[in-house]
Amino acid sequence: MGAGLDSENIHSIEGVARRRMPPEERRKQIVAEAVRFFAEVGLEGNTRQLARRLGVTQSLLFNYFPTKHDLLEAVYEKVYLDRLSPDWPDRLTDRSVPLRQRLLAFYTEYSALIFERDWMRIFMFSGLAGAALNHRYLEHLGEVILRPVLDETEALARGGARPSMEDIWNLHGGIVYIGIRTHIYGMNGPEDPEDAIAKAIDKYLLYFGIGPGD
Amino acid sequence: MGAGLDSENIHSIEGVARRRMPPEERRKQIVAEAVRFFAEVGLEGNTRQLARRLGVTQSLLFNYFPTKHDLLEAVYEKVYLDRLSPDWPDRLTDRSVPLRQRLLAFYTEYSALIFERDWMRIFMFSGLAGAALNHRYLEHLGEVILRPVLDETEALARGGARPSMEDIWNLHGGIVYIGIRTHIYGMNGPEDPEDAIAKAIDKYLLYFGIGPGD
DNA sequence: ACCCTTGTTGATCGCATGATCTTTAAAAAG
DNA sequence: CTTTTTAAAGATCATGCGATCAACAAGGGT
Repeated sequence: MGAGLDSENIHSIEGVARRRMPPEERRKQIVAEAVRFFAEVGLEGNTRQLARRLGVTQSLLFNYFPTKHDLLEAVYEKVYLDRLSPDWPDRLTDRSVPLRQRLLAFYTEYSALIFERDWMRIFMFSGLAGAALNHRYLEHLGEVILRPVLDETEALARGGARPSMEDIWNLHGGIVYIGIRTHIYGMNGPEDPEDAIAKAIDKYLLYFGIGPGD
Repeated sequence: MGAGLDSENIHSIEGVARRRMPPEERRKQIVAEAVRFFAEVGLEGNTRQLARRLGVTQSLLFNYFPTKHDLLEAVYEKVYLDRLSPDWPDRLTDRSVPLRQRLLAFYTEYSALIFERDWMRIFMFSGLAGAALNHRYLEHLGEVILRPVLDETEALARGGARPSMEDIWNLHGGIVYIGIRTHIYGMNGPEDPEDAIAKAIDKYLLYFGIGPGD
């Protein structure tokens, strides 16, 4: 409105992190804040608002990222990368440990990583937007985690029920849905998530006749 | 770009549904297309594109809805309303029928309603946007469906495990996740969804020692 | 055949947004 | 202290968006 004084051009409210940072550092700072920002308002959040949060002018963002799309790519990368620990496949297939214990360990660690507002929301936003990374992540998850879980279950399953990939997705979905409920739908989660996860795993194992020590 | 000829002002490509419809009919037509449109591109889809799909000028939309927000409200209403059949609570608590059969009937019907691209995506978009309706829907679902399921399970549960609300959410989440996987993440769903649902229910019942005929 | 109601158009406004470019000044180099 | 480099600011452009409003014309009533 007024006489050429857009609020985003006024400097940061707090006296934090003024000017002339080393490029690498500034770049990281921008991406970090962008993750939080886009997780909150969606991928269509505007660059001026993001800049204001950083205490920086909007044009500076384009100094580090040629387009908004490039910034979003950096956000995806930061969010998706290293979310799947490379040693999980090995630990999930280590048959010296009971399967129940392996699953418990995995989902406890994994849920600690993904039951996080920023991750959960950006994953959903990018999924809805049809981001390729999203699809790739799930394919990867299927191959590296869920498929091994299926194999391990098959090796131990007793009785008539034979596990299929769909059973693993059901186990996985039931657990992940806890995060969706709380961070996407904004509902109250379970009082004890660990306990909820343990029960989900026990239900799964019981159905295939696998005991706690198997 | 050229000389004042915005493409959305050109009339419909197909010769369908030209002009001067009865207001009620037109309104319904707009809402119906808006559901499809916003489900596809997100709630921030623009009115010009929507109008073009309808073969109508953009300004006409504002003749039926004062603001875009009002149009979105109408979309929510159309999508959310009557999604929860009022006779489900009764049928779920009809103890002359085995619980397994009741759950199977419910989730078969319910999944037919919600495993639908438009619904699934708009629900997710509005959830991320923090829409009040979304929250209300889930509260309602909890009270009217999940709570009764908990009660019915409690009445039949044998053995040590006592069901809690979290168990019902786990059952529900595992099933709903099928729809999320397919329609939000764009993955391949189960070959036989009914079978997947049945197995999820059986896992649930087995855990609480409830047989197929109980 | 004429009029009158009103559904629909076409043009336009004000504003927000992504992006560009010149200018300023902080910090390093000499 | 002076010069040089370049991170950052400030101004601005082009476009796209929601929204408004006067003008037009389809269709029913008489």
